[in-house]
Amino acid sequence: MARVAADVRRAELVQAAIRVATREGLAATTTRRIAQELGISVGIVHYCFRSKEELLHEVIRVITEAQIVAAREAIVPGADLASSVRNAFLGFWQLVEATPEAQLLTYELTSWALRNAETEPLAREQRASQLAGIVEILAEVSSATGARWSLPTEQLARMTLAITDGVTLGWLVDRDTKSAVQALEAFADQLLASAL
Amino acid sequence: MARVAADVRRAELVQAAIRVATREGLAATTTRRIAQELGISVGIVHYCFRSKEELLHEVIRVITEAQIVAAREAIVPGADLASSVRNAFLGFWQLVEATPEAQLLTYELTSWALRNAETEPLAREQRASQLAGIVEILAEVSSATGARWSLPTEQLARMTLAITDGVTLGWLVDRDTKSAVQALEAFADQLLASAL
DNA sequence: AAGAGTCTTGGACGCTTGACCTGGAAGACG
DNA sequence: CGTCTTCCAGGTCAAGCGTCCAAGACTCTT
Repeated sequence: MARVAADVRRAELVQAAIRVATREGLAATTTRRIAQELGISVGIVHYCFRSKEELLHEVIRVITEAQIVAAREAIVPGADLASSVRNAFLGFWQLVEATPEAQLLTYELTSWALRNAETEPLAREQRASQLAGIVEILAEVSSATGARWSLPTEQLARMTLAITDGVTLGWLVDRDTKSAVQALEAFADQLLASAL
Repeated sequence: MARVAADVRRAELVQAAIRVATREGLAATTTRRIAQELGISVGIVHYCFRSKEELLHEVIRVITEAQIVAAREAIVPGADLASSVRNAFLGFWQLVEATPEAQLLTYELTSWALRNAETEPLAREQRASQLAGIVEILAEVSSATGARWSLPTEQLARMTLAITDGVTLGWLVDRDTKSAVQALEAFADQLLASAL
């Protein structure tokens, strides 16, 4: 196999782990399976990471960061309030529909992280940055359209995240796209009603 | 050990599995751990169930049924619309706060069920009965107070389930009770606004 | 009392898992 | 050119997993 610097290998292993976990589930994501995904030997996993757990920590960090970037890029300047909010929800929804297994993976990772005390902060951190991203979007929408929110953006962000998480989770189970979009639009309307 | 009829043992094993999975997570719920919980030998698990998977199927069914029963009992007759809706949300929230690990378990079970094709219908079925329970509650609230919903109850039920799931999931991570209740109340108000 | 049927035990099975280790190859550097 | 760090392959290890089985113990019927 090609000789690769350790920190590059680390990144490769993280991406391989994400691919495997997305495709086959977190439970099936073993060190051997990850190594096989890269066509390298299992030993490298423990050469680059102290443990499998450390690798999964890194997986959560990388996914969280990717989500923040995606959220920032979703902000489209120069539209009125209603369009901005609707576009934000629709843009989010396109991501969900395009990568359902990836969404499921984030729930699996969250569940896993919540189950032992030392990884719990990672889940907390991920949620915090999700909320921060939404707050930022809400602020940009507000400043771009000149409108103001009647509730604190932190609270609106929590509500928005609850909605997107809840709708996504439900859709992952019943795959009823029409109803999911309908629900998102209804929530978007209610969100708009809380703008002054 | 006490000699117990096979169908009684089945029920005991299901309850033991639920206790272990609630307390220690689905990944830690092994056949040995379940048997240990009852103080019996491992062989009994496969005397009563064809496989561990069949046991987990039963676990999902039992939990789903318990949730429906709990939802029906949450309906308190003889109150006005606003109180009914608020009480429903608050009643739900008390359950979440009292049994956080149990809520986490349902997410773990859903993730697990979604990951292979043959158990997927179980997740679907669970969601369907959750929705049916909420539809029923909405209908009873409506008939008890004489008010009507401006949207189809199926759609309102989906939105309600999305909200409760999303808020719960978020609270499991950050444990910010005040914000969670605040969000639920805001959603309850919006729900009330869609009543005629 | 004897037998049949039902439940239980404890261990064994084959397999997978995360972790680790040793020996050697590839490249950097003097 | 030789040395020395960095990276890789393959195998080994103990632990734990789901599953299965033979044999015993209990209970009920006859």
